[in-house]
Amino acid sequence: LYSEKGYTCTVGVSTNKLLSKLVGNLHKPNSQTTLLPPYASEAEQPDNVTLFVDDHEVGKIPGIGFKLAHKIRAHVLQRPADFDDGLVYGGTKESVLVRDVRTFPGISAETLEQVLGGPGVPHGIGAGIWGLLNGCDDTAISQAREVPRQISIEDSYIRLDTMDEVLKELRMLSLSLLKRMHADLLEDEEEGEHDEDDAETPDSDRARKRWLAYPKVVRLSTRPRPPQNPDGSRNRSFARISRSGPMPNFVFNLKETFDTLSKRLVSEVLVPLFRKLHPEKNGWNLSLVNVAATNMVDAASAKGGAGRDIAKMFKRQDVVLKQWKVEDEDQAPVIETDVVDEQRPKDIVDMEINKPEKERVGSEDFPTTSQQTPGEGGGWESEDEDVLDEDMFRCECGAVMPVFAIVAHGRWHEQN
DNA sequence: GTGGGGGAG
DNA sequence: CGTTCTCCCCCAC
Repeated sequence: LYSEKGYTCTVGVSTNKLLSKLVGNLHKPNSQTTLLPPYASEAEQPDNVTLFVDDHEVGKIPGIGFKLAHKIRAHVLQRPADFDDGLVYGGTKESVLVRDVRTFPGISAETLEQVLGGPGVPHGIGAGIWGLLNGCDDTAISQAREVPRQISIEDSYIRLDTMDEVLKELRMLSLSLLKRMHADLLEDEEEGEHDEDDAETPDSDRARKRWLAYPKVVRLSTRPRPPQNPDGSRNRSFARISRSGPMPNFVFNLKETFDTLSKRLVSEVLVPLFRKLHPEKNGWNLSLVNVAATNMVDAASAKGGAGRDIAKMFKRQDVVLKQWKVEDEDQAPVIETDVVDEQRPKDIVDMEINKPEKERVGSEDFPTTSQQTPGEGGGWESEDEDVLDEDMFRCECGAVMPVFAIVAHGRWHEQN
């Protein structure tokens, strides 16, 4: 990576995702660390997995976030939930280590299920957490998706309490969202991807762009500012509320300007959703507003797929749809680390040293297209001669339909 | 499908 | 180290 791209990287090597990630926190920013055997206890000898995991604060274990860590600490410190959520964010905690939890009297997958379980909590969370505390993790490592499940834009506010300002912000957010959709969901059409029998298609109609996926739903979320305490202090609340509705087809129109589209999205969809969210004409005070494009219908990887044939059935804007199956892959397995722990005993981990020529610390996130070209707009429009009714598509067979009927329509063709 | 909770980076 | 902006999965209904 460094010689070819100029990036340093840190790697953790172990027997599962949890352990690899934890051990990868060591020796940043340019080394590889391996958790050495023994992995299991033989006789009286403790295993390196336990030795290694035991020293971590519970909240540092991936999968144990703020809430779960809080419950676990409260259980181990028997009774009093420490004063860690007092003034500011995470606040001070009494540092409960994995060891303290793992060796706590009566602790088990079952007791953890009791302590952590409840309405809304994933079934079997006790067993899952117990596994993590013991260095066990059987979660799969899978390929990253080609398109995200959702795209959202949000902004936070010191104070947002007039409809005027809300409208202005909604327009901003919508504009950004539309640009993101174009940047991340629109792909350049490759010339080589056309078949010969596509020759009758005029060059001008060979779309330069095609959608990789269509979000079916648009969601508006807000975070109302928590009410004042009697003593004037402020409760930290991250609670969001949201309303969602169908994504209008016009947002996929490649010939309208972002400005036109975003204003339409605001007035026709977002404002109604906002009124649903906040029926009161006034009184709300929002600290955050989020607009999201979700429920992605994947149209990607049409190259070489069964969707190729269907693609040619649609004239307008070269919309290419994937076969009638919605992919449901797991999330990206990319292991990145954010915490630099103290050095571990040398007999537990083994380090290969790559001295960095230049010290380089920081995010190594893979940039998305939109991040590479922030705020870029224009040039995406495609010329298109025959326009049906605004939001409709027409199949070769003559049928006219909205965007999301295309998949079902294609299926019908396949069966007939 | 919708709305909310919890978590990661 | 805390905050902000995203994005993900799961659950109840």
